[in-house]
Amino acid sequence: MAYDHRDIEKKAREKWAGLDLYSTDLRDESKEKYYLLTEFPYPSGDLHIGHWYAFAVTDIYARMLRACGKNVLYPIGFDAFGLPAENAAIKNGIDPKEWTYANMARMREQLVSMGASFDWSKEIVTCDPSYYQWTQWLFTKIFEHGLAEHREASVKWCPKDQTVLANEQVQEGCCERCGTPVEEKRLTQWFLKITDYAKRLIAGLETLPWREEIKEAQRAWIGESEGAKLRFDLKPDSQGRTLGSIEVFTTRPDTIFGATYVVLAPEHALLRQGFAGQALKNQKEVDAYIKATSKKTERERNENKEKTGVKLEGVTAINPATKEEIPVYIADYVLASYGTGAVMAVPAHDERDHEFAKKFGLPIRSVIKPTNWIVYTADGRRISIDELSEEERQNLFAHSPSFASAPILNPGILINSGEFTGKNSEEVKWDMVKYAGGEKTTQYRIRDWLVSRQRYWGCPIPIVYDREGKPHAIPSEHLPWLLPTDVDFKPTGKAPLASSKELKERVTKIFGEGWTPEYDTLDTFVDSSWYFLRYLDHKDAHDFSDAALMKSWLPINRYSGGSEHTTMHLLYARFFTKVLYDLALVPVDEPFMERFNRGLILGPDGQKMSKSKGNVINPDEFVQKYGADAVRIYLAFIGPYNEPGSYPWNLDGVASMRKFLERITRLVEKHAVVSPVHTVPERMQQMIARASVKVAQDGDRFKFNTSVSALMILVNELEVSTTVPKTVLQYLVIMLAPFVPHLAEHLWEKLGGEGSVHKQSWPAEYVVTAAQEVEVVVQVNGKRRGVITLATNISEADATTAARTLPTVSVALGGKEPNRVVYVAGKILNLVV
RNA sequence: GGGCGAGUAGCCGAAUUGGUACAGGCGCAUGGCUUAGGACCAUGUCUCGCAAGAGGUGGGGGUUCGAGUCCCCCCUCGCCCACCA
Repeated sequence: MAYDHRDIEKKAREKWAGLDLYSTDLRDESKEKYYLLTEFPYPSGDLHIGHWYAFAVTDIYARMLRACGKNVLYPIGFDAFGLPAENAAIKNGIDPKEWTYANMARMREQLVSMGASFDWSKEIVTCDPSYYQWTQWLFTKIFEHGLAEHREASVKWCPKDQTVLANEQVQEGCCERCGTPVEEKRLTQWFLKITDYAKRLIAGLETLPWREEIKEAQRAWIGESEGAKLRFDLKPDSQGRTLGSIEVFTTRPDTIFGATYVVLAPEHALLRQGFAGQALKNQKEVDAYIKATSKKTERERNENKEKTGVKLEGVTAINPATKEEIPVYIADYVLASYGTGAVMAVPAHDERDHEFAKKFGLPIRSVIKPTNWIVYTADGRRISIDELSEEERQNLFAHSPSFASAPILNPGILINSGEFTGKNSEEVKWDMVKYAGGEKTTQYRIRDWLVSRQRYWGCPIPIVYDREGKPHAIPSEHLPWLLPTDVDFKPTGKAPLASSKELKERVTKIFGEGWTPEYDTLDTFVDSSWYFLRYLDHKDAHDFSDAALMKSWLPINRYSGGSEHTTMHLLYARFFTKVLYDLALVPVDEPFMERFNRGLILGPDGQKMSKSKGNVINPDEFVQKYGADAVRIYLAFIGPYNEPGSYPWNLDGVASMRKFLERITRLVEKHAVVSPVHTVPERMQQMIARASVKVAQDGDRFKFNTSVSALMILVNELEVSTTVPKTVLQYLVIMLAPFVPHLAEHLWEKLGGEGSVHKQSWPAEYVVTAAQEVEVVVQVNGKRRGVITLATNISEADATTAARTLPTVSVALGGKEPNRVVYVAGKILNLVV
């Protein structure tokens, strides 16, 4: 064994513990600041390979930045509230707090053992009252500014976890945590009004140099649609009493003349209010449909796309454009939570409406004629549909099933549309809105952020209710509003805090008889929406952070994390920052300058790791056998870290890195003793200079795979040299240090280096000098015909003359004169004949 | 169904702006050193060809002196969203 990694890694960590290498002085103005953030972990217990990938590789960059002279803030903490602790409590009878703190203790040790250079002096823990006091304080500020609302709405409910979920936490109709199909419930809950910020959340993306796919995913999630609100009045009943009106949202107001019925979501408010206090003629049938819908899970509602619905007998709407009386339906294909919860149905120009109309035998009226449609006539000619006569067109529609059965979705020329007939639908769209008495609006797909959770292990919502049930923010002098401990955790569908006697007594004592507490806790995503602000001033008991430090350290330079947070945490954190910016609490309105989503480590079989597939890699095995350093550098080498790709774990990968490290150790041992310090030959200066630039540049791009490759090339080059000066070896070790911090420390000592290798500067003594001569590829007509070595400053004419002396070139030219020469200095010379 | 991204050797992957396609590694092969080695060292490793050379980045077309890179069509895979009016 060339080196004993257990001994080396242990000794290195002991050495660092005595040196306090990574406590960042936030007020040091002498160096350029760099705030490098990596998503803080949930204390689940053990570090799996994903944790290693997240923390070890980002750590490499933190170390590189320090070596390059930056004042680096690289903090860590724990996102410590959450369901697993509570589930463990229910299952094993352990206190969630104990469970969480025990896990954190274990994970701290593991994080240290991977050689991560976190600044532990600034650690935050979201379940600690000193932290959640400020989560609560910020919530009260948001509440006071009207951006937190307590209101009744249809919400997603997970029957297994017995709690509501945010829209973002529902995936394919199932609970993001446990996979149980979610249900819809009508509940009064707390919402943060993220929809008020939808426009700015989209606009803000423009200013960020993020990967386009991340921005696009956020834009799609926010889902901006421009359209109109139109009012369909209901026809008064036989006694002349008004029945009100139905407001719809549409992106296609140009099709208003084709609206032949109106559809309400089964949860629509009108159905609860009733129609002038009168029962519908088929009230029973309608009620049964509403009830059946409410029983369905979201998944059931989506899976069966066969259209269902019921006509509201006795209610008639009036199309505001045609003034026609049209029927009103309820159907579950219309969602209560989008737009106004009602649509005008235009079966001729919308697929869903078309399907529904066919099933219920409703009139389908075309109001748009497509333009520039290329069709094939019976005799095989290709012509535009515009060139057909009306008769031919009708004939085509009658005989072509696709024309007859499919709605026309594109805009075109209006037909059957009163005074708008013959006009271009896109051009007169907004005039038609005016004509129909509607107004232009923008609708967003994103829903307000539901933050109430009927669970125990979370931040208590800092709200109390007065005798009338009106919510009030808990004044700051009573914060932190402590999570009670006399609580029954068992999920019953009611918030566990409701079982706390202490909490009720606390409220009575402070606010008076008749006042009641809020029993729900906050979604843990609220805790993590501002944690990066707290690192700057993690102990402050008087403020959530430090204004001066926020000014000098924000925005965060680079944020590294997982792509699963693109439309959750990342969106929430941006929203929070914008709100706090508006409240003049933070100095920036975008928190993260750069964002990098790392990829996924797959099992050796190329499949996603899972216990059931038996392809789970346990990092500890590899750490024990080959050392933390070998695992670190393998993870750096496995693939580019700047794109969310997925990389299969190569079972020989860590071993091969270990071999590389052993070769380095032998190289250092061989030359450290025999070669005294002497001048570094030009050739080696160039080797070091090239590696230094390449490793650092690729590190900046989060392409550690090619950084490692550059180090391998350097080692390969040095291995074949008979003598290697100590200076060169020291530079090599300094460049290795971010990747293999323990071994580098050991080798640094072997080389007689002073202090710690992690205090050394990145090699910058040598610069890559421009070569005097360079190899240029010679092409004839774009085909490679040879290579010549030319002075870098040679003229095109001289280069051409030189190239033509090559036999292969003169053969290829065949005696002809080139009529064009393309010369890219230092790269290529192309003779075109 | 919609959106986004990606397809380069047996495998992971290199190739800043269009400029020598396959760097680095894994695996494999041959040889050396060894009692032995799953250790170490050396050499080789896209295809055809003795060679000169020719072909080659999912398939087909195009732009260009020159295309992995840009444009159009198609195929496959991955991720996200999914009755959003």
